Amino acid sequence: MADDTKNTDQSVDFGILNNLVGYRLRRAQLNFFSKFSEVCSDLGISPGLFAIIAIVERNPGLTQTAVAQALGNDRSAMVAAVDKLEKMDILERRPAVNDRRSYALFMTKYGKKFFQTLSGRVMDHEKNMASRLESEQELEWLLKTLDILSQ
Amino acid sequence: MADDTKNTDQSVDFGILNNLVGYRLRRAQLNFFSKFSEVCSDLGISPGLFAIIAIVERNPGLTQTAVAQALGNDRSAMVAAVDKLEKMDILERRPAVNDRRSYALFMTKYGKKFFQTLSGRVMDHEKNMASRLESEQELEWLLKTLDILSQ
DNA sequence: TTGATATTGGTGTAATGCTAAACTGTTTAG
DNA sequence: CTAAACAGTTTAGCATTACACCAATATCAA
Repeated sequence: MADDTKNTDQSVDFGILNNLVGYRLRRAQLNFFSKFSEVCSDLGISPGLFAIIAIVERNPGLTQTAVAQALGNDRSAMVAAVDKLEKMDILERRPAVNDRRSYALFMTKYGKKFFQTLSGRVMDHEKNMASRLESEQELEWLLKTLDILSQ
Repeated sequence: MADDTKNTDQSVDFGILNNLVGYRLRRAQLNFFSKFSEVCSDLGISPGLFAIIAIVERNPGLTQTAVAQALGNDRSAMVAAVDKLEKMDILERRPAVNDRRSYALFMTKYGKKFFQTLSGRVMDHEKNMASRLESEQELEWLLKTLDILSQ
């Protein structure tokens, strides 16, 4: 086997791929990403930007670097992201009180309201996906398992 | 709340993010990706290239477009990938027997041996990650759940 | 047969995300 | 005071993705 001359393409054998957690993770994540875009693209928010907003909303006053470390991003990638969010009037940079090198990030008044709309949509999307699972326990188990695989 | 002046960054509150399947999927997938790179970077194989090889190995004779469709890639992305794999003497393009537009993809003799080495490393990596789970059943359940979330 | 249409491999391009290096200004340690 | 470390920024390179486009070929209806 593995030396035929033709394949009618009716059904493709994924072989080893089907049993790889890494491959299935990628497929699932791509699906979440595209669904997220459908839900939030008109708001101009990508998953990466949403994560930044969510962190700042819960942790006002963090520096750019602190947010980057929390999310596992590179510091330099924060610049364009925060620039964009500042132009959208969602976040604002304020000079850090005791360190003139750094900025502290805060939500604007509009940003706080915007986050309510945004997180509402994201939660709807999450609940929609989670409804495919069989129980609340299964969801908890999935979250825990994904966390274990993230380290 | 949400209006402090300073954050000591001792511990960041991830808020809603911690309960989002989408976010945890992304973290887990990034971790798998980086571990995969550690294991296979010296062979010059990325996860995307590995998927192509795995498909061709199990389905010799598929056209480029068929492989792209199976993996959910864009056709145009296949060109550079197959070019690279042909230069590495892993795959080869042969003219399709009944369609002069298309090429059929086959493993080379060296490619078959290369795939054994490659898939061995990938399986080691997979087993290492899967060992964090509590049972074989849990792995099966995870694969099934990720598949459900991919559609 | 002819002619319209679809498909395949391929090219070019733009947008994105991720990394790494280097630079300025600032803080900290010795 | 000096040297090292750090924050933000810019720039570059790289891979991935998406889209429009082309030439050659295939398909199908008239």
